Amino acid sequence: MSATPLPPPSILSFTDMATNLSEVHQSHAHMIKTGLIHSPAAAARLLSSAVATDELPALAYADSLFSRLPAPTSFAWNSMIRAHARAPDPAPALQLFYRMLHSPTRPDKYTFPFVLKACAALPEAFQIHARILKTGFGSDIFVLNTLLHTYAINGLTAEALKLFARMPQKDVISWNAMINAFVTHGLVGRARKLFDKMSERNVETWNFMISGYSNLGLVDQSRELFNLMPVRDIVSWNAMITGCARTGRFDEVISLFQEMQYGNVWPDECTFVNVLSACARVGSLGQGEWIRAYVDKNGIEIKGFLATALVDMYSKCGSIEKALQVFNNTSKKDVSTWNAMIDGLSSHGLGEHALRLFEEMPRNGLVPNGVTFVNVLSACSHEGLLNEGCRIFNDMARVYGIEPEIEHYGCMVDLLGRAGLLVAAEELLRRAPVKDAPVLWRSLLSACREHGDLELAEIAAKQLLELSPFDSSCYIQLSNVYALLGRWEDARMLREMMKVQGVKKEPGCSTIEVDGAIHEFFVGD
DNA sequence: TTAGGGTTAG
Repeated sequence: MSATPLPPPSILSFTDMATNLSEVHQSHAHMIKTGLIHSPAAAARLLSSAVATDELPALAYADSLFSRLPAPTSFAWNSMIRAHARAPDPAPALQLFYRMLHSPTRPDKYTFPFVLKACAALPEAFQIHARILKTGFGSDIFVLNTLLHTYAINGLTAEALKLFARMPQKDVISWNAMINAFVTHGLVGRARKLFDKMSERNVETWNFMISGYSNLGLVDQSRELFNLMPVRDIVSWNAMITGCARTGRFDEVISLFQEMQYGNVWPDECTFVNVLSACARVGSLGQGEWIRAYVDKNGIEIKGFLATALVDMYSKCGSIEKALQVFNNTSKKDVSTWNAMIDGLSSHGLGEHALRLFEEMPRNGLVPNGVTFVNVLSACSHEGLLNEGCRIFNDMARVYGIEPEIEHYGCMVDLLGRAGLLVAAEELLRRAPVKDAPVLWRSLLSACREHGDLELAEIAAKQLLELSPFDSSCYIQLSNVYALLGRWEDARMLREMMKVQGVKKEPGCSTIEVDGAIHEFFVGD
């Protein structure tokens, strides 16, 4: 190689500042023209700018640049390993690492965290662990923390604990990784013991504990820590809000959301999605519209999860027109957004429209999934679209490669049952992948009653009672069948059995928004 | 150049 020309600072700083591949290409062209490309340092900077763009084509480009480096420095190797570790397919990162081991360049302390990130499976992580010890990085806190994290997320709590105990020095990140290891496997009590022992905690420490409790539905415990923590960030609020949303504490979701407005934490997409989902569940159109206004005012793009949550909120709060408006005005929609819209139309009695939307999916580059078919089949069932429903059900596996699951069979039993095709419904039920699913028998039973086939109704009701002996509705259903058959003695006996078993009827419950306040009411109120 | 947290639709 010729003597390296003195790099003009302007082009190198332009290279460093490149934010997209086309700017990197410009630098490359300039370097070729000036001969700068022959400087290994300049080429390495080009390479690192390319991978920093995080664009997939940039990765291929960086690969080709890298292959032409005569003697890559450890920095160049590290950049390539990191870039591949972050890509959808991280396997080449490991191959690069093993090539590096056979090259004249030694791995350094930066190499291992990148390599560990690329370990999809545990055997690989164990090999890297051995290599870390062999190459003398077994006491680097960055390397060990990454290793700890790798074990933690792969469920190797015992390995993680062993490593944690042996670490020559630990920082708050090490403790957090250990807490995370326990929490992700539901061992929140053990996590709490560590948490209580910590002399220094940061906001992530608290967040790990809060989401750990929330994920187990222990929202009171999350709330206790949430109230105690000195500083809350957006993740803390979201973990708390998500926990409440998942356990049905919707009014608490909304008050948390209002509370966070007073702090200096700005809601993000995750917050909106969870609050909108709570609005949908309680039918709080007012609060939902408030979020919509907030999103519009702040120029937040409506796409993906947010679009789906808005469509769902408007549908469930009764405003199908606004749901359609969001749907039609959103350019970036994914299959979930379509599913939410199809479901909304179907539950508003617009099954034909729902079906048309389903048929438009392929033309819009979307592949229906299992949920899509639940929604579409249930639309057919509500509208009594027998032929369409049967055709779509048969196409699921044949055309779309999706094996029908219990939910799909449920829709079909419903569809056939409503059409009075009780024998076909029972036949289908017996072909379902999950035997003895109460939902299916319940569907069949109500169809039998509707069409007066009391003989089959008795079979279904008895089956149901056998499957869920503690469900009050099963006793009532069977006793109703006996009443219809005039078998009063059998009906009375069933009510008696219910008493003996201690089965009680739960009152139905719903909520409604009146003047911005959420009210709960029960059947019979 | 290096490690860690939260989300939708049936």
